Amino acid sequence: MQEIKTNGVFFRNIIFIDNTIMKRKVTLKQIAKELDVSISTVSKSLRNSLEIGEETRLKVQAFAKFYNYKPNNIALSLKNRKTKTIGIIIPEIVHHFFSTVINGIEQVANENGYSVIICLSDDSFDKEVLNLEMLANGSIDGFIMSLSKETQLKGDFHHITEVINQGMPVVMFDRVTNEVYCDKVIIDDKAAAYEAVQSLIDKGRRKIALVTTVDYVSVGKLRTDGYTKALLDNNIEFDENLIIKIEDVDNCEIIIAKLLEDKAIDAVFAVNELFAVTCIKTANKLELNVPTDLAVIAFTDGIISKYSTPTITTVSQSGIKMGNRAAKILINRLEAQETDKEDEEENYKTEIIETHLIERESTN
Amino acid sequence: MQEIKTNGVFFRNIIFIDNTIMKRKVTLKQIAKELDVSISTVSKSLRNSLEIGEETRLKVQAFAKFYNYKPNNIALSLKNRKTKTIGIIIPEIVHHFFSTVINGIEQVANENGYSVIICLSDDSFDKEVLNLEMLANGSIDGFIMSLSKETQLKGDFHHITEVINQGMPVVMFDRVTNEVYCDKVIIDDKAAAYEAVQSLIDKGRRKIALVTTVDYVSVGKLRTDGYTKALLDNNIEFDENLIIKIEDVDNCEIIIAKLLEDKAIDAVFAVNELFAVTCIKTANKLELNVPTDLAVIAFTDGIISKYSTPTITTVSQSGIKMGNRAAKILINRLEAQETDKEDEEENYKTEIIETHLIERESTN
DNA sequence: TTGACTTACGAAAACGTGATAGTGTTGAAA
DNA sequence: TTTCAACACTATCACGTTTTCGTAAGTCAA
Repeated sequence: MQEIKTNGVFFRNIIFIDNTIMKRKVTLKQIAKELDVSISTVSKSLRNSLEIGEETRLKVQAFAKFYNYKPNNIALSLKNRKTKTIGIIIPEIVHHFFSTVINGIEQVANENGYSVIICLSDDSFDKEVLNLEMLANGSIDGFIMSLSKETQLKGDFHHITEVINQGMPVVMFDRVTNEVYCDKVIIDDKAAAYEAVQSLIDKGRRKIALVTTVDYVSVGKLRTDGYTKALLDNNIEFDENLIIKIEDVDNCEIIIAKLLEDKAIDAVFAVNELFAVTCIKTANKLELNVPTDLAVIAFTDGIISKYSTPTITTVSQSGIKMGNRAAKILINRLEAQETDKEDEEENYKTEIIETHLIERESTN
Repeated sequence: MQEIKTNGVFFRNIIFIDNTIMKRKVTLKQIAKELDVSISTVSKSLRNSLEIGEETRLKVQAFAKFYNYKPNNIALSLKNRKTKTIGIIIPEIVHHFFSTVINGIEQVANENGYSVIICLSDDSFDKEVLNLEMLANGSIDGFIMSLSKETQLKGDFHHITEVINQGMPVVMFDRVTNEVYCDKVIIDDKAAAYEAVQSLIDKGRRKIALVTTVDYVSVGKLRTDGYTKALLDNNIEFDENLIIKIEDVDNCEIIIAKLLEDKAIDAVFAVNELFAVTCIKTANKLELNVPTDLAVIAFTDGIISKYSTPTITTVSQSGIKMGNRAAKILINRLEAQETDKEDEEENYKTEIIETHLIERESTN
């Protein structure tokens, strides 16, 4: 402990270690004690209150600046009963689409003075519940989330309705459910799939396969619906055998090879990039040329499509925009809560983000 | 407002809206008031204290369970002066490597009851400082971070040393600096680059180009060193013109095309996947076969390498492991702080994560 | 001189929790 | 009858803020 003199004020409480000044976090109370004034005076001085005389005010401010005083967020959160933090729960983060959504959320959150706290469900129901409960106990002001596969399979959403009933706003995106009343941000999966398949048909393709996920993933189902409708609207016979549902990405190659060999198809609509790129690789092995012999369109525009050979035509699904919108909706609701008090007029909305086809080399 | 009876206790304060029970968050105080006991009694009952008689204890527990009481995290954080939250600051999230690191951190954090709060610096110095300051004010117990490009260029690390001096542990990973004393987790970039280049030489390649980033990114420099050393150790003349430094990923194609056309090289060592895949695409356009005419190795094993055509040989840089280690180191330090009190023996360590070469189609 | 008003500050409450230190009642040992 | 412990609670404080209310001293007009 030593004393150093600055601006005519004596500061104790500075610790020197290895010749570097080590300033411990300082609180209002410590400043008050050091300057021999009350805590209120310090607080008011720092907020430039007119109640405090100029001399005292400047003295306090100088001291606070020297010690680099910053109000403690936790104390503020407790007092204000809001944390200025948004909770995000997503199935996984090592996934281009979800990363972009986070990016989009973070942008808007930051602009509005919010932080984001991220939890991963690993597509597990239990982890989703756990994370939700953990964050719901005061850590955050509201949720932005996308359902885990297991939750969608189970159809159990009580954990979500519970936090909503406690008055915590929730915005769901992409993987949503009709069984929960809250704001949602999605793309029109069915229409987007329709458009993609229609574009294949327009290019003269007739035998179009669908490579999709298992049914319980909400978006998978909708995309299948769009595919089916496009075929029917164009009087193309719908062949159940041209739809293959893949559960495990890692060994889908065999199933896809079988499809390409047996069915003499001339186009593939894949519900994600990985399926699409696997189709292309498999086609190459079978000496089928993409796009000449086989046209390929993928859902979700990520880096794989952009850097694959050939590059892949995709349905853009702007994660950034989704994130932006979701964050905006949530923050609006949070600010509304503040002013309107009890007048929570709910009227939840479901916002649909535009998609469009990005034509690349895998279709001609 | 209505009353419902459960287990012989009357509960007021339940709001019915649309036939769904809406239970507002309940606090110890509210429970105490409702059951006409003191707050202490409620608190102790819920923690199964022997001080409280069985009848009261069970009554309180039943009530708390019905209302789904959970202690408020913020209040606990304030009281315990620790948040059980780790702050992560990274340059960007839409980047496979960083996503995997987050994943790794999250795993370990979760196992130990910690949450993670993520901020993105967007490779901007100012945003990095802002995020750091925001989180340092009590929101988190410690940092895990990777430096932004701008920070590395500027060489200004005062914001980091400042939080460290305030007693907050910081663990840096991947993009680190010698100028800050703290724990670090890195890979041996130089050795890994050396190994990669050596493997090219072993395969008979002699004219090996290096496609790298600008120098101020720490890892870029180290990888260049490894490249140079491998050449020298094998008595291969070092040609400055075979090193190209790319600042902007988006229009690197022209520069790379120039390299391939002019220099008659037979191998490329690229410091990231994007550069590597661009080399391959450019080579294809110039009717050079990969790997026959041109062998390609990339640093950082991500999805592009795995799904590119041909697939790309890479230096694995396990983000998961890095995240795991970083989190473990940080948590250990946090727990140590708790027990040892003032005996902070610092002795910071720099941990090096193993890398190895993943051989794929782009080399033969 | 007195009442009103200003100036410049301090005390205390509140946010929700948990720990420490009481407090009053009962029953039993001395 | 006194003393003392056990029991079953309650009061209070602390964490760090902000804010409301209170108040003493000084100024000014009537």
